[in-house]
Amino acid sequence: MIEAALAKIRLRDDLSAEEETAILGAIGEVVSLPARHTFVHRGVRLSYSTVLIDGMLARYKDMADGQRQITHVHVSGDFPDLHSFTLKYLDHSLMTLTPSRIAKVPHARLEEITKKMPRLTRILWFATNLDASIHREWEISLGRRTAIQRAAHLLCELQARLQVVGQADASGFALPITQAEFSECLGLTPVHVNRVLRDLREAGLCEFRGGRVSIGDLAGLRATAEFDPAYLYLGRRDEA
Amino acid sequence: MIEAALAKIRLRDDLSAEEETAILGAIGEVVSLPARHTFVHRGVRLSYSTVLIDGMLARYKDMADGQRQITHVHVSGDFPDLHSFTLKYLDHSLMTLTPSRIAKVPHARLEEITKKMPRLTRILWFATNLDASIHREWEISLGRRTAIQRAAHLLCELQARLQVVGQADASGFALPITQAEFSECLGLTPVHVNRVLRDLREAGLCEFRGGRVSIGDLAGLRATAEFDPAYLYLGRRDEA
DNA sequence: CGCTGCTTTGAAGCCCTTCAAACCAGGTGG
DNA sequence: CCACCTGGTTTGAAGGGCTTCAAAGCAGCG
Repeated sequence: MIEAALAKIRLRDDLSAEEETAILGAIGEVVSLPARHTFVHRGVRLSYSTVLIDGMLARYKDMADGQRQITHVHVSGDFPDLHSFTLKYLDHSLMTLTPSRIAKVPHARLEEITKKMPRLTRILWFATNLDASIHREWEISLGRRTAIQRAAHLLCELQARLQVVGQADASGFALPITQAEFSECLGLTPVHVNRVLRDLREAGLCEFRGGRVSIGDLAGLRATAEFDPAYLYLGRRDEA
Repeated sequence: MIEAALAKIRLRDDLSAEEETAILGAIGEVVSLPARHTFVHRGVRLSYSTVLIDGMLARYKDMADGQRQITHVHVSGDFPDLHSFTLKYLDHSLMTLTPSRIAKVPHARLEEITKKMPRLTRILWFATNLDASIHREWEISLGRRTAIQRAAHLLCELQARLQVVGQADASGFALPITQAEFSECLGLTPVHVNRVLRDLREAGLCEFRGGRVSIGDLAGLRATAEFDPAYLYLGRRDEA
């Protein structure tokens, strides 16, 4: 059920049988959610975190003027609000982009893990630090990259992260969100994102259509984005 | 010596004598660094983290075209690369903005803490999650706020964070960096930042001059920035 | 006293936004 | 089975915020 999460951990660290049991034992109720549903509201005290079993989520903040900025996109196997274990409440909200299933992980169980399993604790800590690394890369995009580079970079990131959980290959992946939602990740208007996607299409790099990204030239897409996957820490932790 | 770091922890959590001893025992060599010196290079494997005793640091990434984006500014008492404990190498570099003193904290000591002191481990984990929260708020600035709002927001953030360690009050704080460096935080050109600072000055909100920020109207500055300090998690962890 | 690095100002240009409307696909009901 | 509606996509035209390029101003220092 949470194979994706385990696969993601095993990519970087071995998991002992005991640690795997602890993770499985920490999993509580599973909930199915429709698309575009906010299920964690900023500022609300939380007593459990969640694992995303399948679907796609967004961390976002609303602005006073009604604008919205998505600060992170989550894919299967992510722990979208693991950080609420230490933060107690979140500075942002969490919504589904697509229909999703999430599993609840009570903070009490996480606390037990921190008391008994330091290695697993560090693996979980790593997961939140990886999120932070992705936040930093988005800062680079938002601060310095042009519109076309931002769009290309996010598509490269999603391709790389989805590939880890077997939901993407070099030819593309499912991305059943609207251009408006995509633009909320990039700090751009939907209108301009539409033009940029046309440019990427006409350059033969990739096509975002009908809820799917079809990549014509992954190397070219990565080159225009200046994409370097180092910030995703895809290598094993012990030899990094 | 690391009073600032302890003060920052105590703001949110109590520290037992044992925990304080563990922190002090983890501190190793202290190093003094000149301004504008990169002492952690991206991609290099690290065996220790650092605590910033005094001074100001920046996390940054260089772009292919020579541009630079600062993704985080650190003040006294911060653990600027605590996340290298789980990440092993960093996706970004770390430089001094001002002359600084840092203390090295070997990862081996941190590992001992994770084995023996789950509560202190969670406090350290929190520190890295707070950094991530600040990264998210910078994404909001870079993605959605206007130039004047970005500048005002960063000044508000620094005021609030420096106040915690006794280096700022409502009337201002020392900020001995150049406008060019400030602009590298904001994703703007130095020229435009200069104009924006003039606007803030002429509005009577604040003045950034001679390495010092003098705040004329903190409430007004916060209003123009739409600054909400919730993301800084300044309250106690047990009652949040 | 002139060098150096930072700040400030001006003018022109461009990337992206804003506003507006047409287009298109899928679903619903007559 | 087509008319209609709705939400998303696409295109056009005008405008604005920020960048770029250029140069002057200014303070600290050898």
